[in-house]
Amino acid sequence: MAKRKANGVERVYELAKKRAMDFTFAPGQKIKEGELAAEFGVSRIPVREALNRLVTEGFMTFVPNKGFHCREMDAEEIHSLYQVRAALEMWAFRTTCRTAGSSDLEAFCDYWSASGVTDDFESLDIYDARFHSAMAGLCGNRLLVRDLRQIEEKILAFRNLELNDIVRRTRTLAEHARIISLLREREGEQGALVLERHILDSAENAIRTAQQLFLELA
Amino acid sequence: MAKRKANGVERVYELAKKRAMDFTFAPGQKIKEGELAAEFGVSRIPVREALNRLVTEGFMTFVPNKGFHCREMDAEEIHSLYQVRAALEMWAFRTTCRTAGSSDLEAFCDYWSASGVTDDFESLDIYDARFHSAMAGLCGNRLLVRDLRQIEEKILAFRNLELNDIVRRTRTLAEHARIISLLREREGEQGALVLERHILDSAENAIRTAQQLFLELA
DNA sequence: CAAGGCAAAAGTGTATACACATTTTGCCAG
DNA sequence: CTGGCAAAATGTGTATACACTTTTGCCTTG
Repeated sequence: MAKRKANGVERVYELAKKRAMDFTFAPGQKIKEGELAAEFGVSRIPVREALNRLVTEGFMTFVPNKGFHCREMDAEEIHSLYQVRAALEMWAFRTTCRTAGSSDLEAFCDYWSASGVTDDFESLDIYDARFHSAMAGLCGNRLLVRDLRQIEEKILAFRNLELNDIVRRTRTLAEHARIISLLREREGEQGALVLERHILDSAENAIRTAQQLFLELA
Repeated sequence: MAKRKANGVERVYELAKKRAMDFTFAPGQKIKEGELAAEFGVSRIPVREALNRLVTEGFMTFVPNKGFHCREMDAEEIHSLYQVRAALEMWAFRTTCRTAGSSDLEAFCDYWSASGVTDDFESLDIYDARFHSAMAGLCGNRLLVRDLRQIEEKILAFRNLELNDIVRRTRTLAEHARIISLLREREGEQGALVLERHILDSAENAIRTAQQLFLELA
């Protein structure tokens, strides 16, 4: 009996992506098409399609005749991701300071000055991610925001534990406050530098978190 | 008669990518799997795989049950691409100024000061692209360089005519010279600003070229 | 003539089948 | 035991087949 139509690719894609994001697939692990297909109750074709998408998004690698493997992730790569993130957010910040409309800018600053972490957000992670994403969005470049989100997905696994202690928490909030005030005054250059330090600091934490995570997996 | 094995996906991928890059596929054009399959002498499976890769690289769009379409490309999108490029190159430049080893930096500056356009390069386009790519590479972040190359591929079609007149040509070379000298003196901030203007100026040209190109296609 | 609708045509979605490639297994010689 | 080779097992590569969806175009009806 042939299974009737369902959008299998999308389903497989989401599930496999989740596993790649949180390293339910261990780094470097071989992914067997047949296994996933059986598990998700589809044939290998949609599985391959889903995995292919994940390859070009950077979650998988693929070698002809050898198949798919989950991404490896070492300190250098995490560093690189955070650096690209910094580059994009810094440019966005500077550009926003130069060109954003006052009402948009004020609305952003007011909202993020007022809102506390615990008020509307599940965790400090999500709070932080939304803050950065929203701020980058002010520059009006959708492609840039999309690229940032893709980076975000790749480093998400290392952020979960990144902001959990009270010291880092208050420091993060203080830095956000400083960034907001520089944004309000349209201090593009100085704000960008603060932002860079803020991001690259969190890269260090992410690398520590990653090493801990991979230790657990081994 | 079933065709024997060959790495069809790769072949289809390269060919289709070329067509998407230079808009042999018109913007927005529907891509029929069957047609391409017949044309390339393979079945639809490798075609779909290739097209899927092109989707996540931004050359195609895909809607379930409706299929693949070549990317649209308007002025805003070209602008966005150049802005992201500027963001990445500026960060790379600043970082290189701060952290690059003197020997690497000197070697780069010497080489690119000395080499003329016509000497070793086919065209000013390629010269320009290589210059920017090599300079970005000095920062040591491979992911960033890879992202830049992907952007480069997307805007390549609009660069071909971008640098063809003598005025723009000499101006481009003069700007490169200025950037090199700022790099040599490790003037990160100022160099980044010159670089930004240099890139965003060429964005304007690219947009004009694109409009002309799309007019021809219509 | 326009609008709606129905059937045929064209196109996508995926299961299955089988050819080719790689990896594993297990046997034998040293 | 151990290294190496050949055969079996496992896995990838893609053609084909068919179910399902969208599009097309003709015909009907207001």
